[in-house]
Amino acid sequence: MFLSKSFGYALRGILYIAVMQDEQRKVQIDEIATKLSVPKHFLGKIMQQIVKAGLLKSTKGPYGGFSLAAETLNTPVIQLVEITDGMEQFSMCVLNFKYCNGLNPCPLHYEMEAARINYLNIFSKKTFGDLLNDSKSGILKSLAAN
Amino acid sequence: MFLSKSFGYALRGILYIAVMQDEQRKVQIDEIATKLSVPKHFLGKIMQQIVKAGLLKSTKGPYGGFSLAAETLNTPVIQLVEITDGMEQFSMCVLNFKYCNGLNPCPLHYEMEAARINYLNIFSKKTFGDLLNDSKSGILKSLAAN
DNA sequence: TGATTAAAGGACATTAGGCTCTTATATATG
DNA sequence: CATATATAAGAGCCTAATGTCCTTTAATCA
Repeated sequence: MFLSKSFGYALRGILYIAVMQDEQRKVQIDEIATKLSVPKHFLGKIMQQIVKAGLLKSTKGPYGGFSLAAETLNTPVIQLVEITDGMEQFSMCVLNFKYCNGLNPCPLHYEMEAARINYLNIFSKKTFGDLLNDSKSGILKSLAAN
Repeated sequence: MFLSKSFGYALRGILYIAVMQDEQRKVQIDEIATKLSVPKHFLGKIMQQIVKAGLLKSTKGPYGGFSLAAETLNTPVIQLVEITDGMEQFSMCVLNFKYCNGLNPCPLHYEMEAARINYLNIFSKKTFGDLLNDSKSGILKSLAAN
């Protein structure tokens, strides 16, 4: 696959928080992990990264937990790919050539470039908010399903 | 990355053989590994798989080595993807849902499906022969470059 | 202030892919 | 047949991703 498990867990986590949070309520890692059947401690680490990157806020102590940052719903999903997987994959050559580009292309260079741009576009245009709206009704069932 | 290192090594190896072999001459693993700067023993394992799958022929002993099977140049590259990486990646959900499909889609299902088909098409249409022709002149330099 | 709660962080276990090395085993040729 | 050559096959190592555990830090409330 071309995205890590971390990415999948993180996206599901973020969308779950988006659905469940309200003014008073923050969402705890325990709840997310249980509801989404995701390894709790591992998810915790990933959430930390995302907090550092600014897409989530977190507070400790009673009634603490995670919530979305103000702009997160308007943020393209590519930012999460960047956090969990990095952007290298979108420029790396399939054949593992260090120097593969338009001037010095590998035998699959142009084909792959097209496919990569295609993928990149998906993640650059879709925001977290879009994903929520697209699957309004069944979102919770969808996130939990596995 | 989208594809394993094994795939990259294997494709480069196959194309190298295509260029270097002739009626009498088979190409040895040692030569391929040296010229392409690829780990020799690891490449050996991958070549084995490819022989089993029928895209290459191998003979042991003096003047032995690898050569292309009769139909290999007319074979789409997807067959190599299948051998080295498997086809699962084309049906697996990005979010790691076991059951993600048109009826029960994850929030990225339709977008990813379109991109995957696009990607699949690249490898299903291009044959090894096409790749050779596309990069006629600089093919050897191209394969070695890394 | 002390007890409780939840995230942060360090340290370690597990697994899979990538890679190396050694020992068979098959073949051609003298 | 014996020997040299070259692939086949299998055991084992290394590293990075994944996953677990335990301690520390911070926030809240009694």
